[in-house]
Amino acid sequence: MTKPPTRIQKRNRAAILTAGLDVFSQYGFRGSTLDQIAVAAGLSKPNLLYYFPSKDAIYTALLERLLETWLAPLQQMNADGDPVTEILDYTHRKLEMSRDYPRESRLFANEIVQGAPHIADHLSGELRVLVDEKAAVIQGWAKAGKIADVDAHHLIFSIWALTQHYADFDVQVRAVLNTDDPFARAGPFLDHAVRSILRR
Amino acid sequence: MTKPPTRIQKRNRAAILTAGLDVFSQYGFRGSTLDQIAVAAGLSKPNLLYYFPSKDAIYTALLERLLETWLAPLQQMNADGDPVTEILDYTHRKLEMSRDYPRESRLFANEIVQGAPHIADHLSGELRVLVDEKAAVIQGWAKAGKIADVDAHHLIFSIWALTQHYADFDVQVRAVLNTDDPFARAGPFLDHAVRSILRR
DNA sequence: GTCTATAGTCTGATAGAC
DNA sequence: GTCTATCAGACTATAGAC
Repeated sequence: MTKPPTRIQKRNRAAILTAGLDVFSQYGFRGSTLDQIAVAAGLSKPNLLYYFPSKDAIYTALLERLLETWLAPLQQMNADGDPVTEILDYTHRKLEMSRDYPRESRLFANEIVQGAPHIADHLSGELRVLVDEKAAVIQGWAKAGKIADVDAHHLIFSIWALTQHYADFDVQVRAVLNTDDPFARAGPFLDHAVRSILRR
Repeated sequence: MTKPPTRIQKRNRAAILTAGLDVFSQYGFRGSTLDQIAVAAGLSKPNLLYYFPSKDAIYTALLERLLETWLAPLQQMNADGDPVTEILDYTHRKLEMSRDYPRESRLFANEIVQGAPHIADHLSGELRVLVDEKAAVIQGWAKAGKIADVDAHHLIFSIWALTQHYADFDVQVRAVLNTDDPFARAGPFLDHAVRSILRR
């Protein structure tokens, strides 16, 4: 029988998660310190650990919460819709997430580049199930001749790669382009790219 | 007047750099420890610091050395060659690097995702100059009608994203595919993808 | 060149007053 | 619920013997 959280508890837990997202997404799990998170959350270090039992708990809570947000765009892909439209809309949703939630993208990028020690189970579990399901849908479209005969899994990988690149490698993109809005031209380019890949 | 390195110096410096690549590519700069690197190199920690003055020096030496390796595939792109062939060959070279040098790819990925604190200058310097040069070549091909009228910079980004994804997000790709050789199908898919994007 | 020992600092986490 | 004080361990780096 856990008591319902008070307003102050809600506020502080939210502040910690926001601060954790800021710090962990920039420095990775091991590169981040409780001190940094505490300062960012406006709390003392012991007070931080009053709300979460450990550094790992904050990080895990963040990842778990983000996982559903991260899978949502793919879940929305509708098997009964128009194939090209569905895949393009998915691409657009993913690019929007890179633009609007770059910290979340980098949090996952850090985690996965370093071998996904905290979410390996989720990758071969929920993620794999979802991807297999949607890949089957895409494969069906391909077999029916509605789109080009592409490998559905690698098509999904390519959409991840193309869209997340703009969040995860943001500093590189900006350094090369010297622009303050890389997404302005990324959108039309990705639209052309995905359309081309799907064309029969 | 620095003396030439002895055989033992060469061997140990090389061992340290290899060990550093192993460790830094897996845990990032802050997540790695001198202990890990020393063990991997078969040296004691103080002995490690006899060859390199600091942890930072090992890391920086690795990045500097890798930068040229990393730029080479793009440098090879020949303005006088056949456009589609040149761009496809570049894609193949980049995919080969992801397959044969995944640690190097992840070392850069870690560095850039975390804001490129050690190589920011190189990104807006050498890298930017090279990309601008090659983008101009591609833009020329597009204007001449030899390939589709794509944004050359974003085409280059997309080739980076598509190929590096298989090295940097290797665990995710393997978790979803449950295969021991993701590159087998990645090659043909990327070939189709890039060909399609370039088709007029 | 390589080692043991250790200095000095940082970090995650806890104890206990208020 | 929040704080000060602090512990134990890990970390980078150095000193000095061999």
